[in-house]
Amino acid sequence: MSSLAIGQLASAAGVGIDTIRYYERSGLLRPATRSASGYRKYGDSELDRLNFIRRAQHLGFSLSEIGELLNISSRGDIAAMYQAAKVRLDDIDKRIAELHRVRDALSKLMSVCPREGSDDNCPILRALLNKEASL
Amino acid sequence: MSSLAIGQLASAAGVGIDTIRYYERSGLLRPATRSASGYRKYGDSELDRLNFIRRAQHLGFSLSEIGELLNISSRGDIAAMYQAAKVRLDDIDKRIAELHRVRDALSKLMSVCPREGSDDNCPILRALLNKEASL
DNA sequence: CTTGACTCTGGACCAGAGTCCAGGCTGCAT
DNA sequence: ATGCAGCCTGGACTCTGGTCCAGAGTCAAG
Repeated sequence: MSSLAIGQLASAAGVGIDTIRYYERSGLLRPATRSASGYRKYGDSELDRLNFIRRAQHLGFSLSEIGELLNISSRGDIAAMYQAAKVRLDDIDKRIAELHRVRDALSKLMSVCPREGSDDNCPILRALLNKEASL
Repeated sequence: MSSLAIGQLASAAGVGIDTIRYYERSGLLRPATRSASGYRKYGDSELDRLNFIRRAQHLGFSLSEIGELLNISSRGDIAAMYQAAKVRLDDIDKRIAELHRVRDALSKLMSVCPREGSDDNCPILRALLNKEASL
């Protein structure tokens, strides 16, 4: 049963010390047990929890969503887990669609840009200046 | 030659009054001319400028990039305009690719989730808990 | 002339996810 | 026993794009 100081936990999890304290403050990690002198002491379960948090962040969950996820996980509530994933997925799809919309608009403007000449010939500029532009 | 008060300009441009003052503070709009009593007075060029800003925002440019864009535009520098658009486009492409990566990972996990049963059967949970997970 | 809508200023505040700091203790090695 | 690395706390600060506020002055209609 390893006992880790905050700095050891931090480097094991690949996060900063301040990040761990921040997670504790914001309720993602339960208050650590303390040594006689007040130092935080951690075990492997906190490392697991930090890894959970890191992985969930990579999947695009916000910290408050991750708080929910951790509750769901501790209840073993698979239906709720699936539902949370679905909400996240739908949001990702929306963001992708929006980025595609923007990407296409920009790319269309660029494809007809002569890249030299007077500003009247630059469709990008025209689109930004012109009320009739199809943005 | 219409002369607009800040509230009129704001509603004409579809932004808030505070937004206009904020843009002035941050250098996107030049300090407005003032009436005898100190009220800001605007003409059509400021409306154009605000519209430019709004459209550029829709294309995903940040306000500081838009500041650059406005300079470029006033120089009529088409090559620079194209280059700025390209930088933006590349960034959008990166973000889309990253979102796709996340989307696919999440969607794959969901597709094999039984949506009921014990937590051992939930691939989403397993991926978050498991060191060997392919995230 | 009064009322209500508008505008002025400087500054505080919001979310999100941390990051950094000062001033003071602790723990370990030499 | 001394020095240095590590830890403690509370609070301030970062970035972006605004939003809101109080207290005071202004403008136009009735």
